[in-house]
Amino acid sequence: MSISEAEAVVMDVLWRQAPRSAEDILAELGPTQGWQEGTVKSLLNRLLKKKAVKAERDGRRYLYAPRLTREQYVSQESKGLIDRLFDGRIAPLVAHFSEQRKLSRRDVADLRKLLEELDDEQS
Amino acid sequence: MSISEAEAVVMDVLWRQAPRSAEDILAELGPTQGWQEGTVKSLLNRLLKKKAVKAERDGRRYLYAPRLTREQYVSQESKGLIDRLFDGRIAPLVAHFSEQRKLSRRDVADLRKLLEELDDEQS
DNA sequence: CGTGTTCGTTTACGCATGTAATCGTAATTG
DNA sequence: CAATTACGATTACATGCGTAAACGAACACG
Repeated sequence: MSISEAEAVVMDVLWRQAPRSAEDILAELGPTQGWQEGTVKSLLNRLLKKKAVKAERDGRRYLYAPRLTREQYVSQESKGLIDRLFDGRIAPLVAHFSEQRKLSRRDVADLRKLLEELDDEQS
Repeated sequence: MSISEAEAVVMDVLWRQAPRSAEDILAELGPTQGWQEGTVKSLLNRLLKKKAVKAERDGRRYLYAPRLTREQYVSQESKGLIDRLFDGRIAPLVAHFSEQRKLSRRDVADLRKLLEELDDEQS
């Protein structure tokens, strides 16, 4: 089962720091997302059902922690997009942004460095 | 309004060739997607409502054509992902794939060429 | 010890989506 | 012309999602 957008927001909080209580999570998401307590509770339960987080009892309440890693999530999502739109290859994605003039100077520099490093590993 | 996954499949058919009749579209998607006539009609209607396609009368039926270009769609989708997961920058995405050993030799070669071409434009 | 507070659990509800079936109407065909 | 066919339009219906409210049990407090 895949993780919805709202659920991913909760995961983000847990990826930054875990384990955390529901109250704690709400303290962070209430202001930024304008979510009520019930909303956060629901999302946590759905994430539990999807086994994306685990809950460990801590007295009268639970502490939640990710079970799905951010790496796994990011991989799924980006592979999904690249498969759907770019035939599973990365270069066309970058080319797309390049054509749209959406490659910043910094992006280009970073990509250069990345490729150099690949060279180094190679040898 | 955004385009759903099933709707995108219909768009793909229209991006390959347009304008086309519903029957024609069904002929292509029925086998590959296992969709019935009604399904395709519904998707076309939702796409019309979202103004992603236009319909031009052709006698007793319609011929459908994209209004949203593939470029626009691809841009939206990939910008969305990159903003959500990579802070809006492309290099980290590529780095991610690199770390996961998901850069094929071909990808690397293509990226090299791309960067060289950027050099050329520059000068 | 009863009652309010604090948690998690259950239920709710409207909208989007995937996947059609049905309806109405125009065209075709016997 | 009557019956059937071929289209699009309308309606349906289960599931997931965003967003909560209501419920119930365990504590804390007076």
